[in-house]
Amino acid sequence: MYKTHYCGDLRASDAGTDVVLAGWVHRRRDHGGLIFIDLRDSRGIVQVVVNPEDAPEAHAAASDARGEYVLRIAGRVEPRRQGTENDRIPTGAIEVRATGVEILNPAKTPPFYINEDADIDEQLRLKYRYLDLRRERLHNNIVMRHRIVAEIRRYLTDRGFIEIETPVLANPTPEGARDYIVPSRVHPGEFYALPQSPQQFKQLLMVAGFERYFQIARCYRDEDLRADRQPEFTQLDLEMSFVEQSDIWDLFEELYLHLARTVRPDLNVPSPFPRITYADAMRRFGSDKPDLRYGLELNDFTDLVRETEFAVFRGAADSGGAVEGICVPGGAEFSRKEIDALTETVKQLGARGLVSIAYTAGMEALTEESVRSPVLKFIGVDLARRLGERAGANSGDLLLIVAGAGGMPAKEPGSAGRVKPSLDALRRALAQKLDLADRNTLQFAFVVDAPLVEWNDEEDRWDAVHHLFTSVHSDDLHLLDTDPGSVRSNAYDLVCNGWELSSGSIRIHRREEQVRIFELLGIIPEQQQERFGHMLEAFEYGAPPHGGFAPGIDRTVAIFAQETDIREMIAFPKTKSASDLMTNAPTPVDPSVLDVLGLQLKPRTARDGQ
RNA sequence: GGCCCCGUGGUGUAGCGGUCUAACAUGCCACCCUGUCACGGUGGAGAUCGAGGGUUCGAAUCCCUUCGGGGUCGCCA
Repeated sequence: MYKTHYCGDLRASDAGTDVVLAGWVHRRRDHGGLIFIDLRDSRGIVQVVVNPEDAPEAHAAASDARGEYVLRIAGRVEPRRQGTENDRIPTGAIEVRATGVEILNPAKTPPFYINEDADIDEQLRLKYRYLDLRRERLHNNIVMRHRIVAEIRRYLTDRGFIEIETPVLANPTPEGARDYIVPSRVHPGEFYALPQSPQQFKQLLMVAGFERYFQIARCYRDEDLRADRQPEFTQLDLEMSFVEQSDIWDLFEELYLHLARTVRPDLNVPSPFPRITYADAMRRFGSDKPDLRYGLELNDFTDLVRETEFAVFRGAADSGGAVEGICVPGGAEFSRKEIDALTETVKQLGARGLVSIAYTAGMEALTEESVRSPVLKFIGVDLARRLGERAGANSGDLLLIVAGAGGMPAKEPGSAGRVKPSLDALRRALAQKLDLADRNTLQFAFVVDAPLVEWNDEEDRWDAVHHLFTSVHSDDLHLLDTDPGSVRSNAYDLVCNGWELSSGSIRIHRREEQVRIFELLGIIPEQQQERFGHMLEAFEYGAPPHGGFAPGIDRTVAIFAQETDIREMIAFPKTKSASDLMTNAPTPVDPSVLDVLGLQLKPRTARDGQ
């Protein structure tokens, strides 16, 4: 072994011990005579003192050392002199008096600082990811990730879950995200797809009788990326037989509370986790993953504005659209510029504009002089008062209202379908502006009773909201034929602080129910057989009732590490354009490789023309 | 695919039409320094401003294109 101890492990109790350490030069302080070296290894940092009088050769080597040089140092652990202790580091009570210093490997000056937490260009960080990972912040993140995954495995194993691997070379998913495709050499012209999730396999494991399965599974989706999305990501995939929704919620609430206690006991994690319906989440917050750390709830004003002469409001109400808004406590003081910025926020989400009404008196005493609004002359004091009353406004508050017209595609700018997303964005912008979200709180919640299907305008059909194996809420079975859009499913999410952490559902386990859903989704019998024949058949061999959940590991650890970007939790992440700046993946392959696979590339221009 | 932001010594920034023969901090190099811990002191090297084109007497600064990175909407069963 190169070393007898880890730098970061040494304590006052080790005083008097002879040690051999190996690590990197974190910092060097050369006093001409004495040289101090902060030596870093995977466990932490310790100060080494090299005195030319008691180790001239060691001193010479220490003189040559520079930042990030790899050193082996022999010496004795000694208590620091009175007054030179450093209580900012765990090893600060002691230091290592060097008797020998050996340079194991020199190092070029790194392209960025390893020893401080500065903001570095992402591009550079990704190119030299192995150096970025040396920095304390990422190092700690990766360690925390391990601790969480280890706890998950232990927790589930203790409860009788079995970890089972499923194939990475699988079949394409006909719906949902774009697949990553892998050509088959043995079957020219045929392809595997990398799994978007192990969905079908885990259900088949339930049919196989394991009852409690989990897996830390890599998943692949070829879609555009975000701060919380990578082309390959990890999920805790879990499935249980003979359970109801609340069994799964209870299991995961306990798991997440356990994780919080284990890795972040300092954070405030309110429990029990609220269970709110999808409909309530949308109505109150305009989002299916609301941040529940603050209020700023939405108010529906549509019924109040039918009589107004203000065309924007009335037009929206009359056309079956929506007029909704948020009351901002103390917001009456916002400047024109501030409101303009908020207007820009909602416009980017498809709102036509933002109507503001500032109140400088209570609703009971409201006059023309105590309402400030660009539209006051259209709506009048009376409507301003009724809107304020509905929203619970007080003197000094500001009402911000978005109107959207009905009768047009939901994703069209200015449509009623844009009102909720606009107000969701507005709500989050306001919370940030007013600093309403307590950084040290993790407010988890289950969002339940999600819709079964949603209408796809482009394809002119119903699409599954969760996935096509999701079972129907028993109260809504009668609506399946008449009003599919309002059918609830047994699907649920776990959300936290505005993040969607997990999705799951109770699955269909009977063939006839599955076929009925396939029919609703416009999958004809021939396709059912071709794509899902194995599932339908499996359901005929005694499939148990079952359901599951699949939290994103990257997002989960990001939440606990208080990072806003999952790239900070992944050792080797990809850029927004799904490339790896360190290894340069993806790359073209040699024509002979394509040849073996029976593939031929189209010229670039031909592909662009499609 | 749309919209938005960014790209200046190794790193982080400033400069936003002539005063830029590009500034500051830090890092780097050399010398001095025996108790520092973001050690200190003195001196020095180091970028033609992502790339290409254009406007102009003159461009890091304005315009266009392009590449790369990021944010966001669409998309993500």
